[in-house]
Amino acid sequence: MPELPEVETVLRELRAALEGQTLRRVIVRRDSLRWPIPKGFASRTERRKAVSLRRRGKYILIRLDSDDSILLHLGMSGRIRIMRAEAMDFVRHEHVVLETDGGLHIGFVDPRRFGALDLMPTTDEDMHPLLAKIGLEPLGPDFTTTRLAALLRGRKGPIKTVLLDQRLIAGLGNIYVCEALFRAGIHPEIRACDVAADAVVRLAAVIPVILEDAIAAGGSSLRDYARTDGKSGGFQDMHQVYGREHEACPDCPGQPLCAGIRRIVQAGRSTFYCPQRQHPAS
DNA sequence: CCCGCAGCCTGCGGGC
DNA sequence: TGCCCGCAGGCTGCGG
Repeated sequence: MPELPEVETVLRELRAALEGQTLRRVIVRRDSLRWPIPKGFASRTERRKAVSLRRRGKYILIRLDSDDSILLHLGMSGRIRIMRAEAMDFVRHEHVVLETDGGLHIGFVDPRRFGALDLMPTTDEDMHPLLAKIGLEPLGPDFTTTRLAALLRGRKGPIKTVLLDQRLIAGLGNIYVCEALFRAGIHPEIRACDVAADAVVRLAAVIPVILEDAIAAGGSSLRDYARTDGKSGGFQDMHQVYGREHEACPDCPGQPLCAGIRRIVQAGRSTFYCPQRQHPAS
């Protein structure tokens, strides 16, 4: 899905459109995504004002001036589409639409329907079952080498799959884990507990930098993800290994020993890496 | 507790 | 051209 940088990009655009606005109309066109959308979603949100918006991992929270907050997750293929409301056109798979007093149409489009939309009391946002167990924010002040090292300690699973575990770190997905391991020079199949101390230092440094760079580029558009105006993000052009099987590694150009970028499957997902730069012994 | 895997959905591109 | 297969950025729930 949209990973942290894509969700953050959507959050910022959504905030510009929605913060301080009253929802003059809410249309639920399909009442079930990954889970059912709560009964009365429209009536509980209509005529409410969106007070503030924030992100937690890959989730977006919209706080209303009632005691409710909207929880939004884009799943694999979800996107937000913002336009002037006058046109009143819907696209395929546009399941929910929020219309603001300012005259904007904010649609949630999700072909695969792995996304989620829920409503909960604002006072216990972080107790929501989907949020309660998620881990460290990689762009937060607590994301340090020490904390990362503590998370990896004792974990026997491959570093690739451990970094994807949202209960440990919130927001990384397949693309950014591959890219971070490449930049840190860590082999994806090394057990998390075996990653050398200096490699953990590099990893802790590189993760926030990649995420910030990706946010600055508006995220990575591969197939479904788009910004709220329908335009693509720009970070896919900066991917060094993701989706680049058989290409030369950008880090070892012309080196005869570099066999190019490899694709392997770990826990059912593709991993891309350079066997030369990401050597198990480093 | 930890791990791996199937399943949830639709759409797309490649191979035949 | 059409069909079938594999693949896709996530997450949960099950089994071992």
